[in-house]
Amino acid sequence: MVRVSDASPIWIRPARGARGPQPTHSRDEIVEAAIALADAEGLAAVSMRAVATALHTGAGSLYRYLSSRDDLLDLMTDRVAAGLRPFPEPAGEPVDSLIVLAGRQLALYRRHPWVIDLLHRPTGIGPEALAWFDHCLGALAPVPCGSAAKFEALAMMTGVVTLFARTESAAPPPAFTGLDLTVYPHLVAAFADPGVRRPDLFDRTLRGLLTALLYD
Amino acid sequence: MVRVSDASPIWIRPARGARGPQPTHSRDEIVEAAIALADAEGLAAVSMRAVATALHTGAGSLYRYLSSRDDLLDLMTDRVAAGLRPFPEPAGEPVDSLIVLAGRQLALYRRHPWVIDLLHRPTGIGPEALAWFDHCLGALAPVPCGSAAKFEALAMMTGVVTLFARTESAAPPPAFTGLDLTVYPHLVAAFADPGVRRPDLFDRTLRGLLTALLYD
DNA sequence: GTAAACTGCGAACGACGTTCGCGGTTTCTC
DNA sequence: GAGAAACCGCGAACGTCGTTCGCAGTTTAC
Repeated sequence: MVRVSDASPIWIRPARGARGPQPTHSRDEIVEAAIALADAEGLAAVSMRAVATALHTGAGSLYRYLSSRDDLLDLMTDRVAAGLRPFPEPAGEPVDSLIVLAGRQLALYRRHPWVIDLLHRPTGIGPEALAWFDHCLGALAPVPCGSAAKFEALAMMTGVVTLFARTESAAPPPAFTGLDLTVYPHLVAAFADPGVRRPDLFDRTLRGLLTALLYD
Repeated sequence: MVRVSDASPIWIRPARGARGPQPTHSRDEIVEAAIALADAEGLAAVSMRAVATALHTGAGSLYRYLSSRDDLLDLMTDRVAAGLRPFPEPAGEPVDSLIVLAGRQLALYRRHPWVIDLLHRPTGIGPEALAWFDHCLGALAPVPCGSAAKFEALAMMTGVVTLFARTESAAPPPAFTGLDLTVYPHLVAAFADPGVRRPDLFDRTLRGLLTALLYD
């Protein structure tokens, strides 16, 4: 019995061998079904059995195409990253270009909120994610700082984007009923004077961050 | 059969009723064992059965003290947040104070890396986390902006700290063996010229971020 | 003294990821 | 063309997980 083994990353592993009957399904079909499930009911609903049921087959059959559920999650992440295309062309100042790119990333996370929970895994940097990263590096070409600083800036940028996306998609925390709030004087004072919320938080945050990391 | 129900958050739920024999264990004891397990073997090792075994009992017995595993994770998070005490007293510029506070938070995440994976949950803002947040708000008292901006700045600060902590604790990604790297021209060019890495990345990132959010 | 509310315990349930062996199908090699 | 090798779908099964439940025993309230 030969199944899809995990000797090498899923990206460069052949989908099937040369002999045997033509497969009923395909990796793309499985990944598409899994993404539809995640979009509709969240990441927890993406179980091997659920994906298999959506494809009218059994859970064990999926292991003809994938070596593990982690592989499936990796493929989902990269497939969704393909939705970043077409890449916006850099125009104007590099920081402005990056803010546009970050906005596109944020829009993607809004469309597929479950991706946020897959980004912090060490695995799963696929070809599409690499292409996006490469494009962002291209937008940073005019900046005269070293490559290490650019890597750090892009990593921080992606992190901030996920922070914004998470804040948006997260449910509001439950009320503090039952807690003795007098122990938190600054907190109650702040709630008494909410102040006005600046609208362009995303832009200002990224501009401050990127300027500090690239030009200081 | 009356167990610990989930009608209200775990923080204000009484640990036990008035009648019945004296319990063998306690919430604190369970949380402590769970934290020790997470420190030693990671969050995945914190199963109800494993915690129960460490306490020489059965998994089902834990539900006399907790209503779910999520409750246990909430308690672990807040218990670890108590390690932020004693709070550093604000001194000098508010931004400088915040950077000191952020550094303390980073040190905590270094001691308990698994906490990072628990922070993005909507539940689990316990009294210790609230006290820390209140103290940070106090350090921001001299800043003349509105409370909403301060909330946003603190949320971003915590987010950036988790980004740094995650980057440190994450294993390096597997090599890109087998991928056609010529498709990523900027990436290979950047790897050819790594440049020099600035040492004070944490400070500069936070300073740029906080200044943009609080004073612009 | 009796009833109510609690205790620990262990078996059990359903869901999960994954493995395995089976019979059948396709392709390669001679 | 014959046979071996590799692959296919399928369904049962394994071990682990969080959680529920009933039972027997213990403590408290009235």
